[in-house]
Amino acid sequence: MSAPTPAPAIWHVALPVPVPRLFDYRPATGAAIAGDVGCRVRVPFGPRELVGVITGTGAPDPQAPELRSGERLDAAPLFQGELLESLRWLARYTHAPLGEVFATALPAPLRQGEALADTRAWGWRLTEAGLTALPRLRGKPRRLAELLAASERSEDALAEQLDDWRAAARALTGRGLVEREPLPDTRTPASPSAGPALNSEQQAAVDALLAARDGFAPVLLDGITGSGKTEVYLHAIADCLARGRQALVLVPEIGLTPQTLRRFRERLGVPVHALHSGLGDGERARTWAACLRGEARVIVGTRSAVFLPLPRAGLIVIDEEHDGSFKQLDGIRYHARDFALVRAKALGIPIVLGSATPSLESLRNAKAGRYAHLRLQARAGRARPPRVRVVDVRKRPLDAGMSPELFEAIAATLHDGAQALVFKNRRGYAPVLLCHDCGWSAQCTRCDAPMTVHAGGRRLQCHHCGARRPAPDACPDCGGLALQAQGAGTERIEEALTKRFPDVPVLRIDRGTTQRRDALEKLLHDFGSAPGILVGTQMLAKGHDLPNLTLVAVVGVDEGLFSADFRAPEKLAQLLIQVAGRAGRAAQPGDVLLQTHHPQHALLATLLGGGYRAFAEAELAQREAAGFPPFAHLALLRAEAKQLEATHAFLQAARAALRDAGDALELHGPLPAPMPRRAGYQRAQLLLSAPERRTLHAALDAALPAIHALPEARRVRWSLDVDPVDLY
DNA sequence: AGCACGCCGACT
DNA sequence: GTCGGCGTGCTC
Repeated sequence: MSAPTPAPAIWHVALPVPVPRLFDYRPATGAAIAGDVGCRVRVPFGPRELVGVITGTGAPDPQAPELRSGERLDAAPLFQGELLESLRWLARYTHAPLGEVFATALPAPLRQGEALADTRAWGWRLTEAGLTALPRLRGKPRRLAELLAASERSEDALAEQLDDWRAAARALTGRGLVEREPLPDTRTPASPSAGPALNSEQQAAVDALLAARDGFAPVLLDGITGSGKTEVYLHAIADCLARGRQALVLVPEIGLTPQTLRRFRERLGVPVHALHSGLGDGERARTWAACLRGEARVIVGTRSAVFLPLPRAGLIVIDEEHDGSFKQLDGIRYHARDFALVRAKALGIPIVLGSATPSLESLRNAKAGRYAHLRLQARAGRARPPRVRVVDVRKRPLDAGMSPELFEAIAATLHDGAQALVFKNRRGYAPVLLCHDCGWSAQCTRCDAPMTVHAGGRRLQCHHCGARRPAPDACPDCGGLALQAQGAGTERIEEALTKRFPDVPVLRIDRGTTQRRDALEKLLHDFGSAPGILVGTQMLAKGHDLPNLTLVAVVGVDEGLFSADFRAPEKLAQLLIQVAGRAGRAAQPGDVLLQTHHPQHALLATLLGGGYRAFAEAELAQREAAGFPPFAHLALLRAEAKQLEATHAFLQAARAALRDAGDALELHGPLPAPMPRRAGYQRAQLLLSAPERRTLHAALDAALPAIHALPEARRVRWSLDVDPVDLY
């Protein structure tokens, strides 16, 4: 005979601590009820206070000591239904503590226990006393009072009509002359404006999306640069809005430009919420709250927007789905694209993955029939694709890594009144400072990496830990004066081009010149469309229409051809296609020059002969033969410590625990990380590989409690990365 | 992760 | 004689 189940009296709480366990508390007031699940609580935890999330209720464990009590912060759950279940899934999948997953999903103010932000529209009106006092007022307060005397006004309207109105309003509020009050909800229906007519491929894609809108439907929208993927998104989103549903659009970090937002706003005719790292905490929290209340109808955001609550979800779009910035590299190492797929499935809605160069994972899923595969192969309203030419630079005299052919092509482009882009995926002046007498090179003292020469040769900088110091005048080893900057970064290329083409502007675009989000747009705007030369890194590979750009030259293709990383060929191919897509958007077709010492390389031959599709086929075959993703599933256990022995002892012990947990698992390591020393820490890693995803997760589930408990674990900083993108 | 407790070197 | 270094242990 079992005793009757006691009424739930306690909360199970997930806390943002790296302990894979829940903690129990009793409510300070009232009873613990099932409806509390998903609400935040403020609880004492050792000597401090934390904000956690209630994940369940239960009876107190008779074995446990007296429980401490916590205070519930929310009247209604922040996490419920689909989002709550999806986050539980993410915690299991990443093998991370649930409390840390919840914390990652919340904007900072909510994480710290602040109340859910107010999202009502507010207005101001003049009081009786204000009307009486109006003639005696002067300056800004007078102007504000006059505006309000005419009619009550919304804060948005005031912001347009009077600078600094808040200061005046505060002063008048203190004297009881004006009052703030919520405005009635005046949500207007969407008033979309028509875009360009769709071509038949676009129309077919839109039709397919609309036909699938009533359930989970993953769609790979595989469309070449300039084929008009965004138009397809916009039509699908407009349909979603017309049905009263919310649409979420995820874009890569550098894809969220003011132009993109403007285009969405104008075309959809509703407010579009942006969510990106440049926003303040308050704004992020307001967007989160607006999503939770179903008020935000279209959200365009980067990676972290995948955590927004979507109670009325209708569609998710992942633009540039192959982009590496969707994977978070620290903390909870989630992949926003993959998590979005999980959410779309749970929500029962379509999800569009768009790219001109789809990831091999997504292509494989499309080929296996798991995703619908829609293709856009025509450049919307455009002429021909660019002409691509491989320039063999073997034995050619190079200036800052550039060949005579490249300079000739630039000269011809400028002569035609057009612009050229020189692309080099390495910033700074030169990658290495070398002593020609003794072979010494400048190394970072805290990392196993050479320091990059910056500021025209006057400064050294480590791109891995940020260390900076002046470049020496003489070799520290032999005292010789034969120090030479080896190789060429964007700075040095800019210098050489300025010297050769003194009559046109040369603009360098990289992380060094564009710290702020809007800096890129301003620089490009000022650059205009007159003849000139752009020099840049990755940042210039996409976005930002450059209508007068007709020549793209890629310098340093070779660095990507021979990398140890198994994803390097994929990344290089995507980069070349994306960069080439920048040329020839104007009336005249563009030219692309690829400089290489390996003109016969299979990757280049395949890519040029058959395009990205052919490359992807060949590369997938290689991955299958080598047992790499998507034909195997990986996880990487990383560890770092001041002493190398500590990292090895930990990884060795972890390896033993994993070996006991599953013999279908392949274990490689402990291996030194590709950069074995970084910022003074010795780094090593253990690679786990399994042919089936479930094998990998079963082994991790079995072994992780033991790994957490290892005495060696306390002497290192360690982390687990499921589906790592970079194997370091 | 924090934060406290706890045992060994250079300072008022 | 104390202030403080970071090893190690715990958090309902």
